[in-house]
Amino acid sequence: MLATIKPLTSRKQEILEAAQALFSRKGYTDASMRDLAEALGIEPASLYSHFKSKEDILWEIAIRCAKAFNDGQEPIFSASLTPEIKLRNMIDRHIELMIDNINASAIFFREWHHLSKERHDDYAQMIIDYEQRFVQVIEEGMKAGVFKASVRPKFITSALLASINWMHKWYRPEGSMTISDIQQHMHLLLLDGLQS
Amino acid sequence: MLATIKPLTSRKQEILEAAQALFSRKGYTDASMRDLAEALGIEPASLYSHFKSKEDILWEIAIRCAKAFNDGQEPIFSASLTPEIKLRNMIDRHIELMIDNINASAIFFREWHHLSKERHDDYAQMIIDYEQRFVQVIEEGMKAGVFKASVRPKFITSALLASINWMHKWYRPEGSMTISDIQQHMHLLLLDGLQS
DNA sequence: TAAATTGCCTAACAACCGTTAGTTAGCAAT
DNA sequence: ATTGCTAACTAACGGTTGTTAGGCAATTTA
Repeated sequence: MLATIKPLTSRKQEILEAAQALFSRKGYTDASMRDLAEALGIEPASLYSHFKSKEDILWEIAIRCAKAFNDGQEPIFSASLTPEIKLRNMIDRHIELMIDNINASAIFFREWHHLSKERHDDYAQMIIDYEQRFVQVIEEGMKAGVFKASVRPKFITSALLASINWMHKWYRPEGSMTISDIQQHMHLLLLDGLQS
Repeated sequence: MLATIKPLTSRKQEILEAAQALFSRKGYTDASMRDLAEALGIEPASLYSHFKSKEDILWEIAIRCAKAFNDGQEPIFSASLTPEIKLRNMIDRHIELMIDNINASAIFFREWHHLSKERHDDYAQMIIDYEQRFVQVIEEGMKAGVFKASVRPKFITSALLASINWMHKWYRPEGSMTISDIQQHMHLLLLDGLQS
């Protein structure tokens, strides 16, 4: 062990990144192990030196992505902020994470029903927890009177996250909207309201 | 031809409905022709007495759904109404159509990339046209000053429809929200804004 | 230096896929 | 009575799928 830190299983990382791009583009089922191997320039069977199964690849992508979103959300949720600012920051962070991991996010939101029952259940719980923190902040805001009293926080959370998550369909890094543009527009639509 | 009107190819309709439920639940690729046949209590090969291919079934579902959405939108778009009311009505109609065809809608929004190139292009154009009418109404509203001047109509349309279309993931007819509840909440979030 | 591990390879298997060929029973119209 | 159509059937085809067995060269570890 010398000057350079060993890039822990960097090949594994390469496979995960290729798989993210492929699963995101074609969908989990339609992306075959042969497709993935070809994208990496190796034989299909070689993938099994790094992963036990195709589903394990999906699981690794999913769990990393779930962790990134949870870790990103946690400090904001735990901070001492008004519900209004907190929600705003949580939305901003969610958008940032979407953009940073646009391929993984597409999988994160569309492909997890391919996981085995047990993993599926674990995963669903993580998503419920993640969304529940939005629900909680909205409830706080309602009590504090900064959000309208007539809303159903769960409904709002679903609709709000659906808007943001749909980004994976149209966002392109080379497109005309910067992160900040997107964040501002989401605030405008989802918090301030479209009407002037 | 007697008292009863011949139920024009009613078997075909049965297959389409079973296919809608199946494709919606498992996704197009993961739902096999054998699955579909089993759901109908017939042999896989028998499906080919009614449809030339699996893709033809998807196409028929997709095109019917596209037609329903376009036909539903047209009279509202063409009516003499203020942009604000028009947008409100278009949202309401979209929600109604989602609920009336919740399975088909799921396919409508998720599965059309499985169509052949030519059909895919036709279909994409219909969706672009459908969305464009939202864009146009929002532009009118901006000019009239009833919507905020700083928005990008295309962005708003995407985010707005994403919110509504996500319904296919959580809506249950036996659930606690009526159509009217859903419509009101969408207005609140998307038009009036969450903040009080 | 010897041993073990890693990362790839070739070859193949069983399962499943959409689809076709060919047939048949039942029914309606000529 | 014959014809033709509809909607189903049985059987099977060629292709693709995820995966495994077994081997081999290079690298790392003891």
